[in-house]
Amino acid sequence: MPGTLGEFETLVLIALARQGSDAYGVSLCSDIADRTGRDVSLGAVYKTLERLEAKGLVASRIGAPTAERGGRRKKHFKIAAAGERALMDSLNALRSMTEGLEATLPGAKAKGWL
Amino acid sequence: MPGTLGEFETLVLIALARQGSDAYGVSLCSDIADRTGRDVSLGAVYKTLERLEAKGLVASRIGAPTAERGGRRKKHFKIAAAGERALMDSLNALRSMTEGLEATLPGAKAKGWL
DNA sequence: TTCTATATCTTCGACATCGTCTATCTAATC
DNA sequence: GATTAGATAGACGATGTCGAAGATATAGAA
Repeated sequence: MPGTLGEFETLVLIALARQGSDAYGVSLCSDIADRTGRDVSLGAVYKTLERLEAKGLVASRIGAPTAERGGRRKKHFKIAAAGERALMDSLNALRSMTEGLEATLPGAKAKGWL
Repeated sequence: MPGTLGEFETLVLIALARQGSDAYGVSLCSDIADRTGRDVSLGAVYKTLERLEAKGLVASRIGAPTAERGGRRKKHFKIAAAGERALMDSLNALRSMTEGLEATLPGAKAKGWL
């Protein structure tokens, strides 16, 4: 119960792990949307990022202004060591649970469950 | 947003998929606890089962009395078709997100992230 | 037999945390 | 100032979790 990640928190953390330290709200949002096919709202991403940071699982820094049209400076996020640990635990739990699923449920593999 | 499973709901659904139709509160609880190493409370499992059933993702039936010492009759649960679909979607999302993670983060595989 | 004790298993109620949306605010460049 | 990209706020329903209370079966005592 303490330290367990929510579904969306896990997704954000993975996106963060994949994108280097240049990740920021918008890039994370579109990455998740693209890969999962869901339509993710920016607000949801920022709120989650904010909570993740409060828990010390991610760190942020304000980026420099860019040469593009308009826009506020980006806030870059990167996964922290504690975040990597939490993500690892979460994925490991999933892996332990799904391990051997195809044996009990023959259709699992065919259905794309693993 | 509609239809997405929470972290724990996913775990319960997987346990349900693994155990046949004889699954019931206690067996699900200990299965999850054993495999993930977390200490799961029975109440949490039942509440989740209840919500999952309300959403039509699992079905239940009351079992017959057993020849064991004491106890109330078991309530058996089994994953419904809609539940299989939801679980599949959830796992697929995770898979899409983690796919290729080891390329960006070389240590991922070694760390057991996949 | 009937009553109690006891072992299981399930339901309740409350409350913290997470998920999400819509609206609003900032700060860049043109 | 107009416009555009990005970040923050606030609210509220959904989930996660616990601890305690309720129900019901068998075993054994009276």
